[in-house]
Amino acid sequence: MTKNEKVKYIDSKRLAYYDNALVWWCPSCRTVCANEEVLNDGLHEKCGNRVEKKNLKQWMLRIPLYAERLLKGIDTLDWPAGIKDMQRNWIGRSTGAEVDFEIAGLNVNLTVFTTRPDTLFGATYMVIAPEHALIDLITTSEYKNSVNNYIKATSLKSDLDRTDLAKDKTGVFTGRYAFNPVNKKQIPIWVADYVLTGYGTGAIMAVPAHDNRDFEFAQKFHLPIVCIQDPDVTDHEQKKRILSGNECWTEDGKYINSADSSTGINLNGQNKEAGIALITKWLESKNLGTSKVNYKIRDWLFSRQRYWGEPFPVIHWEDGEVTVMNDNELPLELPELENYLPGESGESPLSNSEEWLNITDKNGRKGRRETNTMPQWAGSCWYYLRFIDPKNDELIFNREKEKYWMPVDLYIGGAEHAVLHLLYSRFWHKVLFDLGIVSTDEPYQRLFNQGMILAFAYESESGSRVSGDLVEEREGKYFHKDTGTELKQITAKMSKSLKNVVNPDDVTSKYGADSLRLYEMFMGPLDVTKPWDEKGVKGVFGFLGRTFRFMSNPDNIFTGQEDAEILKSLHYTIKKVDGDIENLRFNTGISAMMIFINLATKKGRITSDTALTFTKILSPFAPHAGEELWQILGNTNSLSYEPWPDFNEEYLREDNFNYPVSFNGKMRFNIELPVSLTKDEIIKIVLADERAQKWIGAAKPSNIIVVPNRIVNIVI
RNA sequence: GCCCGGAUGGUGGAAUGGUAGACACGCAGGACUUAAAAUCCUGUGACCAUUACGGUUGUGCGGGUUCAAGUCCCGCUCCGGGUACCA
Repeated sequence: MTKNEKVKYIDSKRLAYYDNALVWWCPSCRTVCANEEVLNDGLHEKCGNRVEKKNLKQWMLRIPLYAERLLKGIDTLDWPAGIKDMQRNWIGRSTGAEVDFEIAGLNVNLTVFTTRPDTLFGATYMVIAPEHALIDLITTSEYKNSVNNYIKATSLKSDLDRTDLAKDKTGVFTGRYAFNPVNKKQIPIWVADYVLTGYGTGAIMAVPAHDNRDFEFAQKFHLPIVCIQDPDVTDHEQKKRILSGNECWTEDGKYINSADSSTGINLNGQNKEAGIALITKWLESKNLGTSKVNYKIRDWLFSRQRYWGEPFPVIHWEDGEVTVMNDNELPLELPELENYLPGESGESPLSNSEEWLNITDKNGRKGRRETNTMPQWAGSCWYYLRFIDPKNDELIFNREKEKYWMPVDLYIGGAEHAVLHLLYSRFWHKVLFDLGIVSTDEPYQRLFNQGMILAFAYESESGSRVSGDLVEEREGKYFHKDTGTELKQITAKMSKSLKNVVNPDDVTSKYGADSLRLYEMFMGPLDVTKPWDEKGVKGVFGFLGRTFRFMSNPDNIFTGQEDAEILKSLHYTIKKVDGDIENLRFNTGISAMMIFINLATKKGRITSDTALTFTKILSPFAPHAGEELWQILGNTNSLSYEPWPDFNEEYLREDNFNYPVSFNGKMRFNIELPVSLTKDEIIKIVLADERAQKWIGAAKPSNIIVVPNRIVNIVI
């Protein structure tokens, strides 16, 4: 091996490599970005502007090497199903086979990836991506012009156009044929941009009878369509259309037209599973193909043209060698700059600092530092590990501490990180695990997505949005201030253009931080998207006020024996809040506290023990009010060090249960009965009740269901 | 197109298959006040009654299972999110 070959080989095995790549470039941010950062409409996740493709030398991380591990690990996580699905889809595992097609007149094979090798008999043509490496070789001289023109036209299209025009397929013939390995038939090779260069081998076999895209293409360019699966339809006309290649059949069916005496293969009559197994075995035995797993996930573009970002400790030398700085030369720090903005050139602002940039080694060899910096994900990929031991200046963290704290028990964050931070950091963590640096295979055991808080916005009859400052409310209805037309209240994301942004500072100055906090928890379930409503803040503000006024008034607090009903309610509240905190159901916990305060207010007084206990359960929700009440109630220390109160089941025990009595499932009246009664006793008492007699009348109950401490249902 | 969620009063939302609408907002009426704000009390799904702690109906739509369905099953509709020539 030459030195260059060696470097190339080693680079091909590295997780990180430096290469020319067609990458996403955001002209507004003047930086490149990762696939994961491009939204589905071609906009940059960070700034919302359109991104374009650019060929640049960049750092890449081989996340696909971990695709299988990242996929398998998902099953072990206690994460929302939606996020798990999104990661699975992004990784995009599909199983199939790579099949070699011999190109006529050339001593070269064209390899395709297919998930359905069993449909080889239906492959009537092939398509390669315009960027395919063999395109020049394959194209015959007669077709050079049209193919070159097509390649040029495609390259001018932005990626967005390429997918936008998805409905109307384009393509040209290369003039070349390949042999279908199952029947040795010659099939034409086409170029079309509906085949993508980055997935599989960048070439496909087309089975137009059973694939919509291929069907559409074959119809447009009059390519043969051979049906090889017996369609399971009752409509005779439809069946005829499918069998004659005039309609696409994408469901499964028993094979037909799938045998060839020269190759000796016969799939006819088999089902899909058997067919795939048979053909794969045959392909492998003839050395024509292998089973293969493919992933959608691509290498992760890991450099940006920003000033703020970790610099790569890498030097590019004048002789072409690229070296990594020694450990004792680290950390590499960013230089002070006059101008921090990226230039037009596509190079990072670090290239402006001559002093920092240029370097000479002890042999006088000149070098240049890497000017790209790492993306923000670099920090978020391991911050949770550093948090374990942030002041350690010897090691990333102390191993014992890492063992104690990891994995993260509960991670609360937004769903927008599904295939960004949450995928990236899992990848880093697995690499660190393989290196023996961390002790767990996964970083975040339980993930919880909090819902987005929306705000009210206003919409006119025609559906156009009206800015919040142009709206006035009259008698519960909304009107346009200028035109006076009635508007519809809707909920929408907070945005500057809709002028519906709620500033937490304003809420805090008006109602206090406790109210803000409490309302956010009271609005509804944590994981649900819901609108901010200032009226709701008033509600919890009122609750805090009532609580504070009642508890801080010495006339309401006494020492002695607590009222039984209060005691029961207090212990019920402790139990409820306790469980609700554990399950992140803050809204119902707060509701329980409101019920307690309503009762206490009604009764007029509580013991100081009760007051102190209630203050403890209130304080995680309203820490300011909690702390202040704690001191008003006579303490000098801080409430934050108090242990969480226990509830006592004794106080929760009921002697009676108020049975709902139903007739045919319809609740008619309640009857309070001791919990100690047997079913028969209950039935006896209920039937004797005159209200029951009213509903039964002359009829005779055919069945009576008694569920202890729950319900009585009389079936007539 | 495909994959996930979701749909309950005027509003946000409660409800281990067992009393639908807890709690809160809003609204209505009342108390306090010269008045307002604040606070407190009462009522509040809809409909029919109002002689009654009265009846009917009701959890997006259509079916089903069950003594009993907002909850489970089947088939839809609409809304939100993700993803898409991935072979």
